[in-house]
Amino acid sequence: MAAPAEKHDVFKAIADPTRREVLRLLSENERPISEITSHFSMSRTAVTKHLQILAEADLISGRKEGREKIYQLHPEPLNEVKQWLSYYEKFWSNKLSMLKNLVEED
Amino acid sequence: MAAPAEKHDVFKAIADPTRREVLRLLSENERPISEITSHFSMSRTAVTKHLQILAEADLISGRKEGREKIYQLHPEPLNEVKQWLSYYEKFWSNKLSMLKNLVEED
DNA sequence: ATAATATAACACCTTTTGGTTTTACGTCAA
DNA sequence: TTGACGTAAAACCAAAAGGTGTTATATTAT
Repeated sequence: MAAPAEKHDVFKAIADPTRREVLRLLSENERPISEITSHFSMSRTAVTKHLQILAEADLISGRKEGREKIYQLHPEPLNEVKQWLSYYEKFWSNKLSMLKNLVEED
Repeated sequence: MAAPAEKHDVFKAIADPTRREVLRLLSENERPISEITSHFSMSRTAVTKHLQILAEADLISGRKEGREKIYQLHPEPLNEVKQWLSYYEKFWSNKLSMLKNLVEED
């Protein structure tokens, strides 16, 4: 039970450059919406929508502190992308993946 | 010069589940459009559009062979995603990234 | 109490996405 | 050469994405 409601998957969430930049900002520090908005040339309303999409993918969460809402990063869902990617590593030449294949095969 | 025309970035390309499934199919074998289409419950035209988006991100390419167009995987652009992800690995606990941090810090 | 601040909630608009159907064009086989 | 096959191209459509501005609500400072 308790369906996780994950309306937006992480792949869609990171598809947008603005949202990737938000993640980078929050990787430095948790920040209130107004401060996040100040880094972009779009309205606070637009930024809020991006924040909601990121939150629905569980990549960030916000807590209310006084009149501010402070968002922080939760990078764990990126693990899904990492795992998806790992499948393809064996298809492009790369020192690390070649090493891995050497170990895994045989 | 010779601007690479990369109209669709790889993040957008992999955001769609259908396109990720196409990549998986092509990782097994190069395939003509009709065969790719047979794996989905949508029109060939729709699949072709997904193929174009993947091709614009340089993730696949198609060659014409007789009356068929055969697509094959080129996973190299996924490296951009891998590199982007690697920045965030230090933020979630993971045995490998913990080891890496141990080596890098101090 | 009042005014400024920070966010939330709406209503609205435009562009892109993801899909359809229809028509046309090469290619191959009979 | 006639027809079937595989694709390409175009017109069209609904819904989602990405943005705007306005209004409302809660909180803090004066």
